[in-house]
Amino acid sequence: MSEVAATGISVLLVDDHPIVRQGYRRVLESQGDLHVVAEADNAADAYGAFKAHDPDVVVLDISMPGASGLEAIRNIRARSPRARILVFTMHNEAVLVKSAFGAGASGFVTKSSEPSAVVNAIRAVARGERAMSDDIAHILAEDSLSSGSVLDQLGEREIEILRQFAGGATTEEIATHLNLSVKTVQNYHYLIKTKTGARTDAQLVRLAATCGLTKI
Amino acid sequence: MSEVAATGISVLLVDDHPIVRQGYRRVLESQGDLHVVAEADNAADAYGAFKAHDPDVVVLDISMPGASGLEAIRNIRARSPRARILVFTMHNEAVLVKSAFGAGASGFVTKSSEPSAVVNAIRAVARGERAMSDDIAHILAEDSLSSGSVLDQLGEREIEILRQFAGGATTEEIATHLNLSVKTVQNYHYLIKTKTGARTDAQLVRLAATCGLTKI
DNA sequence: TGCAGCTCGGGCAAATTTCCCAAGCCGGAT
DNA sequence: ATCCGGCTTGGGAAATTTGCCCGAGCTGCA
Repeated sequence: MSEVAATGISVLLVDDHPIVRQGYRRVLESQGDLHVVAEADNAADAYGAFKAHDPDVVVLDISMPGASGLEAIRNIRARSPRARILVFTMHNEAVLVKSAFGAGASGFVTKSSEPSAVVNAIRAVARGERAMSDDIAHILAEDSLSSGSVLDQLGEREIEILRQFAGGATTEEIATHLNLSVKTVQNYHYLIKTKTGARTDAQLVRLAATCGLTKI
Repeated sequence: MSEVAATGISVLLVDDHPIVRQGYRRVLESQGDLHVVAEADNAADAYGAFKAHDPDVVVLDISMPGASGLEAIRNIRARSPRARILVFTMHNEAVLVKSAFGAGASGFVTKSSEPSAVVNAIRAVARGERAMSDDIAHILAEDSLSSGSVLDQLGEREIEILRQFAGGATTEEIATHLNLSVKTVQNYHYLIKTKTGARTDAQLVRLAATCGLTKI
């Protein structure tokens, strides 16, 4: 089955770019103990491939910040809790990293990492350990220093505006509700984004949701 | 306790504006059978007030589209399933109305309704019936005609773009992922909003979430 | 007293959104 | 066969919003 300790570590590659998969495959295969037993080019197929090949480690690229990558992780973990998933992506937002681990990932490595860091991470998660690249560690460390919850970075006004915004209110509506100028609300909006590190309004909304600021 | 059928209907008023509460109170009290036994000026205090006075009907103004009003409803209903809650607000989005009923509200009346419609709604929910003002009924009717799930209105591409957007991806990122021009994605974005009736990106995100398109 | 942080808003260039429109494609209806 | 309608893809132009930078008033704290 997957007790391939003697023969090495079997890997499922999930990435939407064939070229990238080729690169991965080459790097991994050159290690001797790592064997790419399957590939998938989208998150949706990931579980099928996983079930079919039962790899020791899934190396997954969530190219998009939010959804389907995380979904794939949850998908796999929900039905095969012993699955080890290493996320390998170019994104490095603390929120995303936490989400990934929260979804059940065992490791998180950025694309800017050394190949050696990647293969070590694969070996680590195969051993059941948690792994992450140095830059990710720094991001998380930085993040944990400055925040209990992300909300702690925000003032009252900011929180109120975030709540209303995430609740679906227009900038103008918020300005009216709070008796502020539209400009001020816009500035808060921007401030909140920079403070929380959200690059997108959508990320802001899910941030508010995960912090319990709004229910969905 | 709350078996006040002989003495009329006891009401808890929840609204953040004292003036508005005064107005409500005056209107309700003038009816003879309606008695305002308590008030709360925020969603958070609503449950405390409810528990303390056990009113027949809670009249609740969720001034903000999304969150804390719905939370209050769930809060009350979760611990006192026999509670009757009448939402009274200026918002009239179909999504919001459904959410309110989904959260456990018994009625939904807009601020533009006649006072008589409001008091009738209160009596109706007190009898255990469902109640809503005419405009709300129209909105919901309109909405139900055109939609099974909101997603049925959307094509594949639209759904995919909505998913990625709600997941936190930038317009440009989506364009890259799907190999489309930024312009096209922008147009889809706009189209999706008009089709779903979402006025705000945030509403779009929570729409995607409630439809199971994205997890949060 | 003085610094630091929150709140509030102006300014302005750059980017995005909002609508409206056009064209190709395809499937179903006539 | 043809036409209609809907999906997909994008251009164009006006209207808004964003991204940053700045200043001012206020409060609390050292």
